[in-house]
This record gives sequence, structure tokens and C-alpha cells, in this order.
Amino acid sequence: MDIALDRAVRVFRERGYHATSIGDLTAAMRLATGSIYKAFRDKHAVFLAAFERYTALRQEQTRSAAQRGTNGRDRIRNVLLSYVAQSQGTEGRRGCLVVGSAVELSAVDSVVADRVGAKLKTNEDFIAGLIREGQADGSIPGHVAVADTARLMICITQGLRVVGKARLPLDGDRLVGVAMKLLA
Amino acid sequence: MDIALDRAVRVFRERGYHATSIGDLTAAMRLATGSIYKAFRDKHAVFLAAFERYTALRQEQTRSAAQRGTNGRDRIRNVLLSYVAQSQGTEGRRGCLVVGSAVELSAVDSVVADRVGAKLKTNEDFIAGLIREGQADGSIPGHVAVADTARLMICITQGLRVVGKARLPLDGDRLVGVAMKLLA
DNA sequence: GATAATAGGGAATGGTTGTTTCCTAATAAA
DNA sequence: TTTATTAGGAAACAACCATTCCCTATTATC
Repeated sequence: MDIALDRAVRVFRERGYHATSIGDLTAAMRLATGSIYKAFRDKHAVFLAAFERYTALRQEQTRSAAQRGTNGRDRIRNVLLSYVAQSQGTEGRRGCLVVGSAVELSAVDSVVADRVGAKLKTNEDFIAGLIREGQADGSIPGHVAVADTARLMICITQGLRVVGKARLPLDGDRLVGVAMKLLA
Repeated sequence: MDIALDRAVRVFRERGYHATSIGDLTAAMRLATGSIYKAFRDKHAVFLAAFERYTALRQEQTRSAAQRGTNGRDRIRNVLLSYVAQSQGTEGRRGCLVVGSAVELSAVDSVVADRVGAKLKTNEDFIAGLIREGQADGSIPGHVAVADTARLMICITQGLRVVGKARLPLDGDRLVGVAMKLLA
């Protein structure tokens, strides 16, 4: 069932919520119509489950990217590099479910809006924690405004997904090199 | 007819392309079904016209924000402040048609994808020009990497729209204050 | 003033949507 | 072995979608 959900994630990422029909889902998940409705209440519930699965996977990837750094500053660099990589090429064109949900649904679907908001907040808190970590270990100056910088970095990561979906090429090293100035 | 298009812009911004039905358009544009199809070939053509009108208006706003600055650095600050303002509150929740089109359509609609790409490029070139202007008038250091910084700033602006649509509050002065470090 | 041309409106249409229902096959329980 | 329970699938359904067609005013032409 989880592998069917993974296929649903892929379709929703590529086409969004409204452009994905139940027919698309049966084809992608390799499940008949009735089977989907036996496992989920409706299309909306499939989407929510896919969203949950996608964010859990992404969070894991981001945390493991952070762990590859030796201090706060390096961890943030790795997180940003990971975001650029995810926003590029095939994966980038596939898109991000958080960004997609924010743009397509958060205005008309309060349930999705709440989950998107919570996810952004979680990511922002994570980055803020890394900044504080860097200030404690001396890799980031103490005068850096933690909350504001974290929020701006969230904007950068979400913007990367938009630009990546629009197929503009992104040079990770150069882009992140510039972004690291925010920690000066 | 242009005032009807303005109303179409609003609906498309709020709901996106797929979630906007012809019924929604007739209600918003205050035109009957037949009248819409007499003025446009199909729904897609209405969207394209709305997109064109939206981007023209936004470009005008951005240019006029830039003109309120006295040097390159100030112009960029004003442009960023204008973006934050547009990404907040009612206007922010209404969303950006460029971001919306990139996320919802650029993967499946090459016509829209091309226009989105062109618009991003135009904005990026505009910001790059302002950076060079600042380097010429001495308000921005010469060692700033023009193209990379401009692209990152595009990511910031697009990300602002995503975050704004998700209803996170944005403090313009503080956020832009941090972002200006990119020009150090 | 009569006629041609056009702009706008609304009902009809064929296709697609999300959802439900019913049926079949397989597994588990007795 | 027989019965209960469940997972999966195909067809049926009502609602809605984008689009077309045709009718009615209104304007322009002669």
C-alpha cells in the first residue's frame, strides 16, 4: 500500500491536485477505482496521505544532509545544497508537494493550508536551530538575526522549487556560495 | 473588455487554472458563456490574456518601485520591499500568477512554461541591471557576483509569494534588511 | 427607414469527473 | 469442508466540465 502511495505522490507532484483525476491515480497506483475508495475516503484523503508521506521523506533527506556537516554553518550549507539539488533536473521538474499545495490549495482548502503552514514552520525552526548551533560553536557570528534569517532562507528554498519547476538551471555551489553571505 | 480581464486575473490568481471553471469566469467577468467564447478561443486563451495583463501590471509596479531609489542599492531595496508588500495580506493570499503558472502548468503546458521562463528571465535581468548600476555608482561593491546574486534574488521573490500564500507573516524591513547582506 | 453586421446572452451537448454499487476471488475462521 | 470476511475490480451514476449553437438586441450602412 505504501508503494502505491509513493506512486500517488509522484502524480500529485507532477500534475497538482485538480489536474490529477481518479483515472490518473488508478493508472499510477495500479489499483482499481473501488480499491482506492476502499483504502481512502475520497480523493482528498489520498492527497493528504500522499502529502504526509512526501513531507516525511523530505524531512528525512534534509536532516541527513544536515548531519553531513561538522558545525552549524556547514550544516546549513549542506541543507541549502540539498535543496538546490532537489530543485533541479528531473526531480526539480517533478516539483515539491509543499509548494504545490501552498500555491494551488491553501487559499481554498483550510485543512491543506494548515498542514502546509505547519511544515513551513517546522523547516524554519530546524534552520533556526542550526543557526543557533553555529553561533554556539563559533561558525556563525552572534549578531546574525536568527528568526529573520531563518525565514528568509525558507523563502529561498521555496523559491528554488518554483524556479526549478520553471526549468531555469541552478548552479548549487555558486548560488549557495552567495546565500552563505546571510550568515556573515 | 480590459476590466473583464482584470476580473479574470483575480479569479485565476485565487484558484489557479484547473480549479477555475467557465462558470467561475462568467460570474467574475460578468459575461455570459457565449460572450467569453466570442472574445477568446477557449479557456486557455483567456488564461494567457490574463497572464499577459497581470505581468504587464506587475512589471510596471516593480519599475516604479525601483525608480523611487536614488542609487542601485536603494533601488534594489525598494524592489524587494515592494515584493514583500505584494506577498502579504489580502494581496499575498490572492497569489502571483507567475508562481502559480510555474507550479501548476509549466510541467504540462509548454506555451505557459515558455512565458513563465521569459518573465523570470526579464525580472532577473532587471535586477542584474540594478546591481551593475549600484556597482557603477559605488553603492554596491564590485566583487558582488552579478548573475548569481540576481538569480538568488529571484528565488527570494518567488519564495516570498509562496510563503505569503501560506499566510506566514512577513516583516518587510527586517527581511529585506537581512537580504541586503547579499550586496555586501 | 430598411437591411446588414455584430455583440452578447443562454440553453443544449458530449465528454469527463468523483463517487457508489455490486460482483468476484481469495483468505481466514470454524 | 463450510462459512465469514475481506481485498480488489468493473460497470453504473449523477454532477459538472468546456464548448457549440442559436437566438435576441443593438449598432452601423446604405
